Amino acid sequence: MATSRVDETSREDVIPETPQLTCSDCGGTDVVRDNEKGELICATCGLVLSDHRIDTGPEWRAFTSDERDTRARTGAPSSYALHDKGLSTMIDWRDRDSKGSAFSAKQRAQIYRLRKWQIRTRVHSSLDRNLAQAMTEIDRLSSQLGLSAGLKEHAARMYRKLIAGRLWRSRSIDATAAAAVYAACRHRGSPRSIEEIAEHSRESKKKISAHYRMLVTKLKIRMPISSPENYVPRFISDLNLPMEVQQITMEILEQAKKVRGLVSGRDPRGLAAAAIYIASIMSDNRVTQRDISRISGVTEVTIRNRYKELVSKLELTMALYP
DNA sequence: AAGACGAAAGTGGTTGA
DNA sequence: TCAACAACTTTCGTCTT
Repeated sequence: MATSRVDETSREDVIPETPQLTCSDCGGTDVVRDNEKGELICATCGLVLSDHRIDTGPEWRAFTSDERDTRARTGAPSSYALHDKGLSTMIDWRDRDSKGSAFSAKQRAQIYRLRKWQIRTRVHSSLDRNLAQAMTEIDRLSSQLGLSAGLKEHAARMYRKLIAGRLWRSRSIDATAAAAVYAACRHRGSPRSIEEIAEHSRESKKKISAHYRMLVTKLKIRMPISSPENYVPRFISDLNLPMEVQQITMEILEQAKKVRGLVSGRDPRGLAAAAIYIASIMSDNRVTQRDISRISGVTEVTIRNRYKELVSKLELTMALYP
């Protein structure tokens, strides 16, 4: 058998290099990736270049070539997002042995029994059937929402924890999967609202939020309260506003947090939207309330109410920013 | 004519008796 | 379980740019 010698340098190709990217807005070449949120961000002006990135790299890191050699392996990575973590064995359906010759009748019968039991134990236990369906759903939601592999794994792990503890009988799999995705996003501070998730789910917003509340209590997770700041970069980018606006928006929100009753109990998206509206006027990059409303998913009326509140309570002057 | 404004009525979720 | 309640939405007429 002829073997071709593998050139040492070709190993470098195992880990693909990120192609050089330039910012479409300011032309800067310093583009950083936020794998957690699946976003590509220009370090110069802060423009989000792409928020639906797929992380194509391996899930481990290697710093030296030795390390890379020892960590290299074949097969797909083990993943919580597959119902069997991608680790179970398959018995081939062909009645042939490893050399390709046919089985005897006795062997065939034996293999048939093995196959039958393998299938029964692997996917056909009710728990695994449940997981298999849930993982497909989590996978589907994650890709439609453009979530990173890390977030998807996080959601998958939460789902497993629920099922493993038998804390979760006779509940909608789709709603629980959606709840796990929402919980993962919130836990990692990556901004997705329940509405956005419900849009891609078969279940209603109401059902998903009910399942989410159960999930949080059952798993005893402490959720960081979602803050308006988390939504700002995405909204700013969707509205094609410059970095300047984001800075002013953040300053406004910073101030707002100091005033009692201005932030708590309010829809964080409405607050983010209102602050962006004010900042857009102050920096002379005016956008309409309707546009912000469309991007943020809150109504113009709410944006108006929040922005009136912010202006009066913070004693902001709507004059152009110095 | 588009955008901003605000009143009024309706909706769904939370809270506390 | 039910009523009270706050936040938010929908709708619509009016004012401003």
